[in-house]
Amino acid sequence: MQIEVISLIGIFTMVNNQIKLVTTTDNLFCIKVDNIIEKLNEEFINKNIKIKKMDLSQCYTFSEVKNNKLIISVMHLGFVNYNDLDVNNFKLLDISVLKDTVFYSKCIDYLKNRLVSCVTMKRLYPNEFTIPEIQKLYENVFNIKIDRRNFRKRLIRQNIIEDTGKMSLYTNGRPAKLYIFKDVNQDVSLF
Amino acid sequence: MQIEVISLIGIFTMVNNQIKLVTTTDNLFCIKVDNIIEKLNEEFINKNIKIKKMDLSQCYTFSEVKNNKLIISVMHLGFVNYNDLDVNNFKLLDISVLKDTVFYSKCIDYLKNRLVSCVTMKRLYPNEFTIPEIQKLYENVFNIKIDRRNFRKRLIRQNIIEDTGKMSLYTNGRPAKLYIFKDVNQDVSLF
DNA sequence: TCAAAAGTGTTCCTGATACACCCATGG
DNA sequence: CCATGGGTGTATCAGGAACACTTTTGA
Repeated sequence: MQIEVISLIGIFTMVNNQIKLVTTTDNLFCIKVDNIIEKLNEEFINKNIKIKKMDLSQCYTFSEVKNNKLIISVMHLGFVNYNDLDVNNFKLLDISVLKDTVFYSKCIDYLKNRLVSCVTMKRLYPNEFTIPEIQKLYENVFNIKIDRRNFRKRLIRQNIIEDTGKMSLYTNGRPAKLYIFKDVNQDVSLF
Repeated sequence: MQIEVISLIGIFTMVNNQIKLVTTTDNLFCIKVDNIIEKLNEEFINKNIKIKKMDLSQCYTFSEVKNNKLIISVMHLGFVNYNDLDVNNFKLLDISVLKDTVFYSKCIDYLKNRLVSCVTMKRLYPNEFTIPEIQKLYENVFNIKIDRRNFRKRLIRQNIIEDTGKMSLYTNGRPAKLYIFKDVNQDVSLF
């Protein structure tokens, strides 16, 4: 049977507290593999996404037979900051576009694992954010309800966010304090 | 460049509280891939290891160029109970034989993750065991010291082991109680 | 009778959970 | 002035860590 190896790259970003898939088609990026996969991926990122500090994590390798051809797909996923992205070049799609693919559950696992990492979060929120913002993000991704006061306490106790003294604007109720993520050496789980 | 896809299978077992790699060579099992990988793996297990209930976990996919050929290796790992194994057919090697390979660190991660799962442990210890045995296993794998009394308390609190009323024989000091793992529906982390 | 290894119980402390209450904004 | 959402503080409880003491064996 003829074999084809493909590298799949999924890149996620955050816009308005919504996780989006960065793509040009309606799916992950696909690269025909004819060399070391990590090398091809790096070249692809440099050429098409033009972003430094893009660390991809290998998530899963799928194999399927299609048209009498064996297709091996190695999937890598990563995060970018929205502001580093040349938005005109890409579509930003809801992850639900992957819902009917075999990739979906692995992507969700990846998001759940990575969104609690303070390194990832600092990349997604390089500037000011409010604690309720982060809380809502987690409530969406994990599909749970979290107590506002306990969430705040836990986040602050980790000692990785810093009060800027500023307040959020244009809110419904009371404005929220604006925080920024500190620079950290080691990764800390926020949740 | 010519491409070759290989399925690597690593099978671990426990003999005398020592984790061993089950193999016929001095390395993981290697299968040339010409079909769906999961299917090939299952066939291989049925034919060569002859063990039911062998669930392999996909751990990593390596790519390398060798003799001007691109080699993609998809690694799956799993556990078997020593008594289910026809020992004459296999070598049982220390994991350190993999120390100089790229597979090693992924194998160690796998062991660390799986040895705290009560489902895995019930497979490795289907019969009687003592709590100090399990403790020593963990101390070796994680390379840490654990307080005997706290370890016991935690293990018992999980409610997944059962006192058999029997005692261990031929010990140095005081004999240890013999326990068995209960049948459990959901997986519980023992540590 | 002593060393070695197991088993039992206690204390202390941190972190998770569940709340009641107050504050700042827009309408 | 009130609804909405954000911020502060307190009480309670479970689980982890540290540790003193006792028990059972073999030598």
